[in-house]
Amino acid sequence: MSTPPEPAPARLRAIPSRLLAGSALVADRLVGERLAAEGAHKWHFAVLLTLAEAGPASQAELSRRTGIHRSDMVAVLNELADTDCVRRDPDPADRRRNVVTLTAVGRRRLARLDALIREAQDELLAPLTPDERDELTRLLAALADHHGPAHPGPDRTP
Amino acid sequence: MSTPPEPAPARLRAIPSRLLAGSALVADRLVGERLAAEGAHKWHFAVLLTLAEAGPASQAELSRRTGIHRSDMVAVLNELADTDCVRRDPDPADRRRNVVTLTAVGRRRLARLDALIREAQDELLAPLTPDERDELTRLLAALADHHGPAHPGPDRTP
DNA sequence: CCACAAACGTTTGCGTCGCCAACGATTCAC
DNA sequence: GTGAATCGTTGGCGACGCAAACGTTTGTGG
Repeated sequence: MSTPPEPAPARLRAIPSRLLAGSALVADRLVGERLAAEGAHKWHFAVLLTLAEAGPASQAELSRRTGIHRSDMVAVLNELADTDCVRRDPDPADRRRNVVTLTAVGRRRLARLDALIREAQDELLAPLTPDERDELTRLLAALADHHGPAHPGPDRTP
Repeated sequence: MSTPPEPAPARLRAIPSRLLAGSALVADRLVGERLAAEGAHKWHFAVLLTLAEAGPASQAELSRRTGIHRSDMVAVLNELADTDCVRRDPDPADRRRNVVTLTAVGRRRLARLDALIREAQDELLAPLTPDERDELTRLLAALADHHGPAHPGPDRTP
């Protein structure tokens, strides 16, 4: 027996940055597992939801709205386009851009992924009351707001 | 102008797992930058604090208490030992183990890193009132508690 | 009108992070 | 005493977020 597996020191367990990292890890796991069961990914959901809520957009716009990096967006859209969830047409008004449009298939897929995401959030927040869940969301949103988009624009300082 | 850079959709910004991921990223950045200025690392601080609070321990014990993986702990202790922050002696009572002990140098280093960590938490939580900070910490701790150690033991299911 | 700067999509590659698998050495349990 | 388990260590993997660069296309100032 020698030493009963002492838990982590109290100080360490009260450090917000550490709590955030740990919780984020758990959260991403819960979300990841569920979406993986549908062959999907965090990013797919974010893109689909953004398209559904804010309408068609260029890849760069999607990148800014979702916080997904330009270079990662390519693969995400490839997969979404390959499964007919999304159409990617050259923008006639600006031939640098692609206009990404949500399809009917994509809308159905979004519905399914949305259900999974809600499940995951529910399991994540299981130990909290509804009020506490709202409060946590509010506080986290305040942090995210204050510290600007975690993902600064691609060209913010020329 | 065409399109004023529309922000992220509301739904997306209200998803806890996403908020957690974003905040954790910001938090780790704030901590990382400060500690890097001292040539230190997240993990160094966690180990030093754990040693200071719970006394000498084997590497495996430190691993469990800090949540740092066994295999990563090696490098951390190498660096802490190379800078005389820590002594690593073979345990005479169990020659598999190393007994890791905090030195006076280590205690001084911990004091410095601790100050930096507090600064980082302060900047992270800047937009929150003291009460809100406590509440956030409490809620996150509840999550971390409920979902067990984010890092299950090395041999939990033989 | 024309050079020059900027934005776009894409590819390639990097650094960090958490983790697993395996190994030799040692200890524990039956 | 034999087999299981633990320890420290090495090497490597996959996910994530990001930077750099390139060719293409658009805009902007002289």
